[in-house]
Amino acid sequence: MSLDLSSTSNDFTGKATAPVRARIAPSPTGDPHVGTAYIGLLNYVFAQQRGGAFVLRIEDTDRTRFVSTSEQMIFDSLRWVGLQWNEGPDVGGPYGPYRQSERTEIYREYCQILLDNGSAYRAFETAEELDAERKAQMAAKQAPKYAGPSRNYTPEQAAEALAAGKPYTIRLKVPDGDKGPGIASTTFTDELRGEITFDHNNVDDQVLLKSDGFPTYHLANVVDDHLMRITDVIRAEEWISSTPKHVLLYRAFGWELPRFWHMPLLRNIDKSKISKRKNPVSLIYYRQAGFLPQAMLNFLGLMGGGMAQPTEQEIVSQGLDTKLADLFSLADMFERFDFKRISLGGPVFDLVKLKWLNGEYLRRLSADELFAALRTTVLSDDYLRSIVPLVQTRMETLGQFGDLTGFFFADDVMPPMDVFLPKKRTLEETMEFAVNMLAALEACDWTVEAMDAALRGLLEAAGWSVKEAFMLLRAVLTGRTASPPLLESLEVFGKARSIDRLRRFIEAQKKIAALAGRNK
RNA sequence: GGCGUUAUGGUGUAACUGGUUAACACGUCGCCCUCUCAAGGCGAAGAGUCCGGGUUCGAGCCCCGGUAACGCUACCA
Repeated sequence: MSLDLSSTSNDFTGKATAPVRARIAPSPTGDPHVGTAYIGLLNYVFAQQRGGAFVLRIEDTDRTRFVSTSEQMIFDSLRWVGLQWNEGPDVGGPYGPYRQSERTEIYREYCQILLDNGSAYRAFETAEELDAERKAQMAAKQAPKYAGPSRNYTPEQAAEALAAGKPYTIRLKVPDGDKGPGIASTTFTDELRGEITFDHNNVDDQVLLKSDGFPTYHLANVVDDHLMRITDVIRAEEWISSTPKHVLLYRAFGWELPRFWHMPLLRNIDKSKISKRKNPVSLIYYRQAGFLPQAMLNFLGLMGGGMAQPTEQEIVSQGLDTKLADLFSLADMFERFDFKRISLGGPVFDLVKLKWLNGEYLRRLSADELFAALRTTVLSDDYLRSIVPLVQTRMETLGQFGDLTGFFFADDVMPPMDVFLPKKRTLEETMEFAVNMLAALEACDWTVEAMDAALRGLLEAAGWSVKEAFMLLRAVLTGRTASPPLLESLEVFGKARSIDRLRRFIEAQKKIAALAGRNK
């Protein structure tokens, strides 16, 4: 792949006049995340409002977390909520490839520039050495920070280590924090917060190129954003702390900075960053559980504000229904969403309001449309067809189909204690096992074989019988002691919803236990 | 621990460049409708704007100092 390196410093005509280009850059490490949809929506709206382009880039540089089925799920889920990208791996575009694993040559070449101009250096410390150093620093109550000898190697020393074939990473050489104004700190502008400054003493020498030859997020992201002419980086707040590293990189390359917009982080009910431990975060889940994409989109649009509410005057003078202020479409967002109005407190992703919204949209459907929606989701031919073989030998009349398969169509089942609690187990033991089961299944491929292996491994380690373990899981999934084959049912019901059901069971039991504790 | 960000009812948001009893939606509760449950209609409770100072005739909005929550602190993104 050939690069025109000569044009890198002044081909960027300036952000004031450059056409707006925004992007979403998910990593294919698992199920598509609501946070990705949220940031994606914001980028999409931003670009659309300014007549710009919206780019989808796949950041698959972490080979250890890579999940092969993830990328397609991301495409499908993002399209499902209604996002459309102008450029991306699946639709092409003038600045491709849009998959970072296909751009490794590019990163290596740009890394060489950094090496040549002294902005980066080769670091020969092993992962074990770094680990030990970090632990020592933590034990000594110091901020863990890279301080390996490689940073100060003479050219001869570096050449020697290189010649000896020692594996290395390439690190960013952050200017020394004590060397006076101008290089002691980095200041950048966050479009929503104003200027933010980081002292270089608090900015670590970030690894740019890993020893496996793949770039880290920081390098790949900056190089790609520049090469893809991204003008506005709209991303989650968690990236604020690493923005100085990115700014340093832009400067080292002599590139113009994009604008940075850091969006508030979606939160669990307890205000922590939204996570699958405490909330369904997979878009697959919401689709399978029967949320409408326009409701999801509307709900995400509500997070963090941005949509101007009608003023009291408008409500009175135009006789507006105030409830309608919360209901809006993508087109409405293009028209009225104002990025400067975004409120910076992390919004709680509240399922209750999402459900209300979804209900509003459901009620606005005609009976035919509702029927059609049902037939493409919870009552689709595919779904029904996959359920049928599980109950064929168990039916005497077709009318019994509903009795045998009800749990497949229920939003929630909650087994009473006499159903889920094994006779020889205490409640504590049982709940501990359930928690372990949840973890095992979360980490498991969703096939009968994989689940069987995971479950059997778990129950052996815990000293549970196959019968006890499967009966507990059956109770949680179906609410009963008799059911179609368990693992096959799990497979058909889907990972996202099965996991959610298990999680809800555990949460509910915790609440009950807490309540009982309080009444004692 | 260090650094950074944020802070309005239980939740999401309003409140023009400081100006009367802090508004809307969700949720909760009550009433009406009704064979039930929803939906729908009507109504109520719920914050004095994280805390403490300051400026001002007047502060949720400005200033100073705290506190708390969250994020980052990886050869993950």
